[in-house]
Amino acid sequence: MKNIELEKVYSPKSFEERIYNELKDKGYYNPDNQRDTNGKTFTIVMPPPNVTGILHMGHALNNSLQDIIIRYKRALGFKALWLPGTDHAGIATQHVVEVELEKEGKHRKDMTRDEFLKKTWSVKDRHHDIIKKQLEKIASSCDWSRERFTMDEGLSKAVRECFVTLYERGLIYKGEYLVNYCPHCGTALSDDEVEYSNVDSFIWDIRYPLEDGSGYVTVSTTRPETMFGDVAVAVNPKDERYKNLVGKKLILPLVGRKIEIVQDSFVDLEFGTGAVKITPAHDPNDYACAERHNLEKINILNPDGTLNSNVPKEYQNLDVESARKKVVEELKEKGFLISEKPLSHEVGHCYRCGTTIEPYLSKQWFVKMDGMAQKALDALKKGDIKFYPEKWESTYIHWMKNIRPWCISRQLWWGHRIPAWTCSDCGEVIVTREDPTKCPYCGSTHLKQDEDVLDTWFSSWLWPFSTLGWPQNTKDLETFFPTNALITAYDIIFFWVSRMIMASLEFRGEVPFKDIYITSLVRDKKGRKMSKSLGNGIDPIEVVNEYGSDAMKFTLGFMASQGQDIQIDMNSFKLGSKFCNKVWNASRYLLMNLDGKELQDVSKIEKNTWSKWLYSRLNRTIKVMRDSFDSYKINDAASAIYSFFWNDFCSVYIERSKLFLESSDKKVVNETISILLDVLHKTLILMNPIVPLVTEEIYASLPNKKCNYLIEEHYPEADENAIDKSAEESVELLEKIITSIRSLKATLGINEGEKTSAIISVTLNDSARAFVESEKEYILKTSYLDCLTFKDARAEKGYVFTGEMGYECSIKVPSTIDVTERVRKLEKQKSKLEESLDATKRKLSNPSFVERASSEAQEKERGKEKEFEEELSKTEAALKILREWK
RNA sequence: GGCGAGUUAGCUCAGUGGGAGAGCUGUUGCCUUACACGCAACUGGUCGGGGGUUCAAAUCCCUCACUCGUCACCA
Repeated sequence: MKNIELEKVYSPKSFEERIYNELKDKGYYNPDNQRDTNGKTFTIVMPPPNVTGILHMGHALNNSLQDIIIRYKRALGFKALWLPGTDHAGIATQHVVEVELEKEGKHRKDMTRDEFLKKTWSVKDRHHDIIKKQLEKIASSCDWSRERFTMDEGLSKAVRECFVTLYERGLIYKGEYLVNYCPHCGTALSDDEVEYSNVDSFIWDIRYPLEDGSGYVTVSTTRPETMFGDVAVAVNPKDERYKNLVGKKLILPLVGRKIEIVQDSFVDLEFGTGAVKITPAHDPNDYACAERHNLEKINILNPDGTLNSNVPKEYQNLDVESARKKVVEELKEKGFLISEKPLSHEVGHCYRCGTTIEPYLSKQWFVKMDGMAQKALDALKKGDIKFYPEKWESTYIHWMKNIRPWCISRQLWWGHRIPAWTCSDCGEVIVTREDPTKCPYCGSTHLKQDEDVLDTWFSSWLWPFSTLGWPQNTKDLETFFPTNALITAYDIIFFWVSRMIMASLEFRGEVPFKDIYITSLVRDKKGRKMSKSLGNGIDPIEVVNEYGSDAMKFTLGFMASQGQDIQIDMNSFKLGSKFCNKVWNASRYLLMNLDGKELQDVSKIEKNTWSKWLYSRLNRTIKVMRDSFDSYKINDAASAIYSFFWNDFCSVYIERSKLFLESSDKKVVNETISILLDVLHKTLILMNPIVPLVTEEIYASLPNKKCNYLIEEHYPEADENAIDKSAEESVELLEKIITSIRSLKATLGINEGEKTSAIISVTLNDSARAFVESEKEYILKTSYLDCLTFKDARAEKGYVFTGEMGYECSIKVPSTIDVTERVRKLEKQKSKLEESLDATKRKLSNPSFVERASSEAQEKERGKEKEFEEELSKTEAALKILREWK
């Protein structure tokens, strides 16, 4: 073989983009082209990022984990599809466009709907290119040929089919309800889109006079401006204070309207005055109360959040804040206000723009969810779906059991327009798969389509099958559905995961995926969620520019333990970077040592203890990695390969192999390089899912590669027969001896490189001793000794020794050397041993232990006792010698 | 307030009934011809507090404290 030169420095910039694109262009990410298949499919649909969003660390984590899993499954021979796409994100995208318009001094309302949509599509296209480039930059091996967008033609058809079917099944209806309304965005929001946060405000006590002039009732409120919509005051039926007032009427201050006093048990006796003003159109509780008591609902707000014509003239068109001030002023002036106390309470805000949410009475479209939720609960009970980690099951169950109707209409322009028409002549509502041209009831052509669009989640809840072609019965749908795994963060279990399961059960009669891997959230080093407003986000693209996508993927995989949020900063990514660098350099070293050597068939080589040990460790690692990936414990897989590659392969085997490679025996040299290359080849495949690009780049230079690209290689199988405990023990013993000598020299203040002589006595069994004695040259080299003898170590004068179970090492030192540090260390060791021995002895002499502990435990304990005693006596002997040193 | 999770080395986290672990950081010494993103040796821990179960608890149970998440409420 000839030497192969890798670049001297590991620089991901020089190959990552090239390799990613090359494999993409050659179609390796498309399952249709996959050669190594076991006939089964493995599908992941990518949670579609908002098309106008910027890729943040959460996406990077999510997509890295999906990439790792899909690459692993691909290597196992599954026909692996990772389907990418983006979400039209109704409110968010419309918001982005409106901000752009604002900069141009324009407003949405100044243009026609079509003009606005045209503009939005162009903004969408621009942003789509950005987010796609970002996903490519982090080397996502998804099949771009199948990329979808929630508003493309196929998916829009799916949405239409879904809406009409649910309508026909009686699950979609229009109703007047109190919805969460964002005055800024001008649209209703679902309950889940409202974010609560604490706001410092006041609570006001207001006096409502009795109609008969016999006094007044005091109510407490945080929203005095809504009093214009008051229709009653409620008290608890058990409340003795108000017993005799029931049935009487009150005069609403500032308005003069008469309102009733009603009894309702929802009123808390302890809170405030125990009397609550009822404003059905602007408070969910009051709404429910009004329903129970058949009270009128007076809406006092315009859609833009200002007060409407149901309030006194001087208040009309004021916004809520100003109206509140004015009401308080007037109440104070007229003597109705009793007190004003500061109060901090939770107020709902729009999750997009942060505006205070108004409960608002309006006509909206809803989906009945309880039936679907029950089926989704059953699916979990039957084991059709499984959460990783399991704890998220309870979250899922809780939400499903407390499900409410889903408000699906949004007063936006960007989105799927609701396929419902009203006939202007007969008033009938028409919901059909094709746009109607005339009214099927009266034949009129005066039809008007509903102005609203659907909630964005109404398209994404169909994602696992709409992306594969549903409602058409496509080949993809048949092949890849149901999908296998969903990998997403826990903050959208409600929004998305649960609804996808319901939709799939409703329309496909089966679950959309089996495994649900809920990833951690990424936080900053202070534990805060990364967000734009805090400015604490780390841009994944910057990470890739600085360290490379492999380094990022490895780091995230290494840190992503199940169920634990991960806290990172820019420095965290050094972990992955260092690992890649190590892999690069080890490979570079092996490839620069090929000259004149011949590649042997590894299966025919008779293995020595070292290579038995290496293959034993390798096969253990393969097993751990497979088990870990199979159960989505990616961090376990990452640490297993990290430890094997760095410690076992590089630090031990490669170091030892340097001597083998210097051998004059050509057979030894050829066999050694063959084993080195074989293990390198296997480890590159093993780690490929976590560091796909650097392994691919190195693979291209391997003289023993089997395919054109690493991505075509089959994942290694663990060979149980290669596990060799005896070889493992021998090598571990030898490594311990070397460490002991180095450590002894260090504590005596002898420089590592300073030569000295040593004596080793090994008291272990014959084969271990024979192995250690046969490794004399290696010990001399790695411990910097000039002379090594195997005999009883304690007999010699002028030697300091260290002893552990099974062996003792002594090294010769000049009498002038300072042994204080060594004495201190031994004393520490001695007291620790005494403690351990004591504990063990106590255990063994405890009658209960002897009586009840398993025989294995007792056996082990006796072994420990013997071990501790031996070590202790050696330590004491060593101390005695050192104390008599001078 | 309900539910859930967490509390292990300076930092980030593994470890689920039998001798406290990793990576990073830190200290000391090394540019030993693959790697200074390296090598070697080492420092560092009443496993949040208290109680219980057990022969044996970081690990199981109870309780308290703090942190986080989530749902609900807040007139």
